Parts: sequence; C-alpha cells; structure tokens
Amino acid sequence: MPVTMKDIARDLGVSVVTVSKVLRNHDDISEATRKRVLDRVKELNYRPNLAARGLVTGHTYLVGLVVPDLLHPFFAEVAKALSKALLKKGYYLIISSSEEDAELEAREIDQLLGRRLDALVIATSMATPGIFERLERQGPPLVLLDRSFPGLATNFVGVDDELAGAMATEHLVAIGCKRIAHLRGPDHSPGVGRLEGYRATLAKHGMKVLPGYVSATRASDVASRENGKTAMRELLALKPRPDGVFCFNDPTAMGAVDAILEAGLRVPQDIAVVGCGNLHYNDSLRVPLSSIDQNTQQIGERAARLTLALLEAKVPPKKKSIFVEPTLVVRASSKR
Amino acid sequence: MPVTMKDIARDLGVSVVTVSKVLRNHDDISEATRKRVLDRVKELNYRPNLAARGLVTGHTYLVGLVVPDLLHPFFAEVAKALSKALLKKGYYLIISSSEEDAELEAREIDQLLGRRLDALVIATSMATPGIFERLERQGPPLVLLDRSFPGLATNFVGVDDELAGAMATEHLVAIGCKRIAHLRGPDHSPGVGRLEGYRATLAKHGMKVLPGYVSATRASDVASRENGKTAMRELLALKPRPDGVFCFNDPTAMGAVDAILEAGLRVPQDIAVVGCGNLHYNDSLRVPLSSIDQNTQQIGERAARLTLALLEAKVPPKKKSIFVEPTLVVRASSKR
DNA sequence: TTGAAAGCGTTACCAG
DNA sequence: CTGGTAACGCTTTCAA
Repeated sequence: MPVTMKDIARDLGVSVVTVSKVLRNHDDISEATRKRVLDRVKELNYRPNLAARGLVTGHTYLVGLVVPDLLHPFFAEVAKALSKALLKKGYYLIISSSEEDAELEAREIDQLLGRRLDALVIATSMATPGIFERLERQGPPLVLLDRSFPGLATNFVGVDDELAGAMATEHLVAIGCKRIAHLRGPDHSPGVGRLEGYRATLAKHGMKVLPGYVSATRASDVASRENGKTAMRELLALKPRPDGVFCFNDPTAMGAVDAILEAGLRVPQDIAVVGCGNLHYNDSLRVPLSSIDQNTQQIGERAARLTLALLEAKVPPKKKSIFVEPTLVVRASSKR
Repeated sequence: MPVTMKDIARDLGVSVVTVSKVLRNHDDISEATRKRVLDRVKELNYRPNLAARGLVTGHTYLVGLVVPDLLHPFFAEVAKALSKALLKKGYYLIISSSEEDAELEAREIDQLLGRRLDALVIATSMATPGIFERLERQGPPLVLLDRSFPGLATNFVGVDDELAGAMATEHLVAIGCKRIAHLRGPDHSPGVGRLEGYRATLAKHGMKVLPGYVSATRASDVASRENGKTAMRELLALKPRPDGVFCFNDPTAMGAVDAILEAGLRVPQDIAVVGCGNLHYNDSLRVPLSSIDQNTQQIGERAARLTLALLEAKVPPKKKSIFVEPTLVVRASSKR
C-alpha cells in the first residue's frame, strides 16, 4: 500500500490538514512544522494521490487525446507538440489510439469521460458527428483535430486541406502538366477537402477532370501504399494517360511511383507525382517525393493554445476553427 | 457538473447502493428496479466516475507506458500491440513520451505514480537504474522495455540485441565482406548489445576489429541520419577502407548510404550496409536497405502478457527477462 | 498557526 | 432484495 497523508500526519503528531497545506505551499504553516513534514515526505517518498485530489477539486489536470493511428507520424508529431505545450501549463496528456475504428473510438472516449478529464482533443475516425454533438452538450471542453464535420459547430484545428489540394495541383500545372489526376483519400474532411482543392484549381485553369481521373478507390490511411499502386495501375490504363498525379498522402504517392516505374515510365518526365504529409524519409526514396507539408507541429501548438483557452475560460467561448497553412516541398518527383 | 449516482438514486427514490449494484451487475436486485435504474442511466447519459471507483477498490485498471519517443515507429508499434492486448483484459493504457530526456521521464513517472496506476511499463532514457531500484522496492508492478540495466533485477521484455548484432555481422561475413565496421549506438543496452554481437561474431571468424572500425560518435536515437552520414565519412577516410558496415539503426544506415554514394562508391558492391529496426519504407529507398527486424509486435504482446501476469498474481512473482528473437531481412544494400 | 468536520463519488460490509 | 454506514485519500471551510 502506498504512503498516505494520514501516515505522515500520524508519524508527526500533526493533522492531515497541516500536511495537505504544506504540500500545497500554503503560507499559514510555521517553518518548523513545514520542515518536519517535508522531511518525512522525502523519507517516505510520499506522493499525493492525484485521483483523490481531483475528486475534491473537480479538475484532474488531465487532457485526453484520441487519434486514429499512433504509427502515423502526423499524429505522433501532433501528440508530441500538444503534450509539450500542455505540460508547460501543468496539464498532462493522455494519448489513446482508435486504430481507425469508430467503435473502438467510442469506447476510448467513454473511458476518458469516466476519468473526468479536463478537456478532450480528438482526431476522429467516426463517419458521423452524433457523438460530438452530445459531447458539446454534455461533457468537457472539446477540440476536434484534423478531421471536421460540415455543419457541426465545434472547436477545430487542422491544416487547410482545400488549400493543400490547390497548392499541389497548382504546382503540377506550373511545371507544365496538362492531364492531372488525383488519387483520392477517404470520405472524411481531409479527403474531401484535398479533392475539392484539386477540382477548384483545375477549373480555375480551364482544365477538365477527365473520366476516371479521380480514383474510385479511396486511399485508406492504413496500407495506402498498396492502394496507391493499384489505383495508379488503373490510371495508367486510361487513354489519354495522365502526366501528373496529386495523391492524398505520401504512402499512396509511393505506391503510385511504384506502379509508374513498374510500367516502364519515368517520374517526373512522363508523370509527375506530388504527395501530401511530407514524411521524413521522402528525401531518401528511390524517387525523392514532392509533398505538401502540413505544418504538423504548428497544428499541435495551436490545438494546445486553443485547449488552454477553453480550460481557462469562465464561460464557454464561441467555437473557433483554426486552419493552419500548408507548404509545398518540391523534390525530384515533380522537378522538370 | 456531470451526473452522479446520487442524482439517479434521488430521482428514482432508491439508495445509491442499489444504483451502484445495478451498474456492476450484482444479481441481488429485482428486475423491476434494475430496469428503472438502467433506463434513467441511459436518459441522463450517466458514466461512473472511475477515479472515485479506483479510490475505493484500490485498482484503477490503468497501465502506464513511458517511451523515449513516440515518433519512433518501434515505440509506436509496441504501444499499439501492448494497448490492444491489455484492452482485451479490461486494462487501459496511458502513453507518455519522455523525448529521450531523463529528467522529463522522471517527471512523467511521478505523474503516473500519483495516478496510482496498476502497473508501469517503461522504455527508459535514464543512464542509471537508481529510480527503478526504488520503484521495485516501493511502487506498482514494473516491466522494463527495450532497454535494461546490467545488475538490476527486474522484469524485462526486448529483442535479443546481441543476437541482432551477431545476425547482421554474420550476414556480412557470409556475403564475403572482409573488413566489417560498426556504426555504434548509444551507451544503453541495445547499443552495447549490438556492439557485443558484432564483436563476438568477428572474433568467432577470426576477424579483427580494425582501428577506427567502431565509430566514436554514437548514433543518438534522434537525428541519427546526420550522425550516420558524418560517421561514415570518417570510416571512408580509413585505410584500409571497410567493405561492410553494420549500423545501430536504420536512419544511421541511411546516412551511411548517403555518405558512401556521395563518395562515388557503390552499395553493396563496394560497401555492403545492414541496418537494424526494419523500418516500413526500407523497401522504397534509393538503395533498399537490409535490416534486422526486431519483431516489434511480439515485443508488445509479450510485454502485455508479462504485465497481466504481474497484475493477476497474488504474490510478486520472480523477475523475468524475455528476449524476443530478431530476424534478418535482406535487401539490395547487402545483396551480392 | 493549527485542526475538526464535511464532503468529493464511489464501493464494501452487513443488517434488515 | 434493499439500503445504512463507513471508508478510500484528499481539500475546503471555518472555528479555535
């Protein structure tokens, strides 16, 4: 059994209250007793029970983060930045992964609610906003991350996906591509946003989305490498064949490059490829991959700032959506 | 304020105890009351306060995991496997990252101890075992992960690093390398273990570790890419020059390949390279990288099994060390 | 400067 | 079947 305040109080012949006060630096304690208490605390290696404390104070200094996949560097990096920024203000981050599974995510959220966290940050795997409507009505302050729902009024932090799609497509246009295709992502907001950015940019330049130029298969976030390869093979069979591809994410783009090389074509001379996410190793690939950088760290920091603002507010502030600006990183796969 | 059992009890004119029993499926409650309670619980969206429950039951069903770096796929994958296996038994994993910083790690551990977790799993960034000796004496069940301390009796799960080093070196010998160098890792057990495996294998074949053939710089776990490049440049300046290199990890190996190609030499013809960790994208690199796979998933599962065993034991079982067997994956960087 | 009493939300124990 | 009482480890309030 761990040491409690009671043990210390008994040992020293003082009351629990006195011990409690010393530990929280109240100044209505004599130097003498303070020292006696502190010494005993050290000796016994005492640690306050944070759960008990939270029970009475009403806040836990715990913020929950739910992500679809910790193996995805994007989420790992957001977690890192978020954790660091929150820690500075004394808040501790609890991370859980839903493995892109809506049902598991619901269970995780339940757990976190049961622990009475002070706030919740969620990059959801859910297809519908139902759960979040309920959370907004009854639950701790909530910030949605990376994926949002049209029509749901909520706090949100993520990259501007439409801009990301537009920048990638704009770049392909700029290097002279005439027939630009898109290996699209899932039906969530990043997938749809990037697709919209692609569409809008083509339209702006008076270019058409040729039949089949938006992949039917939706690169899931896991195993998108294989998906990309398969989807690209289908694109290669089209006539006319595309001369530029914007891919939902980098693994998909890597798969696309695989398929293109496999068909005996060259990247970027025959087909230029741009991904999204800017993974760390893009530089060292067989064909170094151009990509849209999502400014991940900034996303984490802005999410932290927003969360802290919610935590410190007396009255619930107006819902706020923060869109971080992406950046284009050009490498060999689109250098002409 | 969240709904409590008291609210439900009052609404229904029953006692808190009755509500509590319904929620925990005690069978000494009439069907009628059970239904009334359950209905009200649904209506109000009630969730038991797990902290309060933990306070009285004495266990939290929480297991803490501390890793040096969540961005490292190895740890992310361990976390994933661990979490999945624990969840099956009703235990929930709290993940924190120490960013390879011993001081931060100490603070994280303190937090976790304050939360009275049921068990702790730690891949430590500490150079000394002091903290863990104390934890073994006073603290929840502890499992060390990936990194161990000679002389510290503790539960441990990790890959057999000496075997990893031996397998890599053995492979380089087998493909005909005569002068094998090692870009070594930090001073922790994996770094030292792999080095020992390398040394032992050379000795076994009557080969010498030539002067300067073990890099002085120790690939830190972060930014090891640049380190690898720098260290390899130094190796290239040696006479005679090595014709095979075993690198502590894959980023280091990627840096080594960079340096070799930059010097106008070929991989694997002039110098063969083997890494360790078997990162997912090793296949798609400019030079696909041979590597030692650590069987990460198995590490997570074994860690979970061991943790659960500790959790379920009445008396503290004897300390156990589990070494998972690594596997060699041969790719172009060492294919002759 | 100190501490007694009440309470946070829950469960264990035992009497009715 | 039901529920009163005590307890978990802590903080808050207020009186001494």
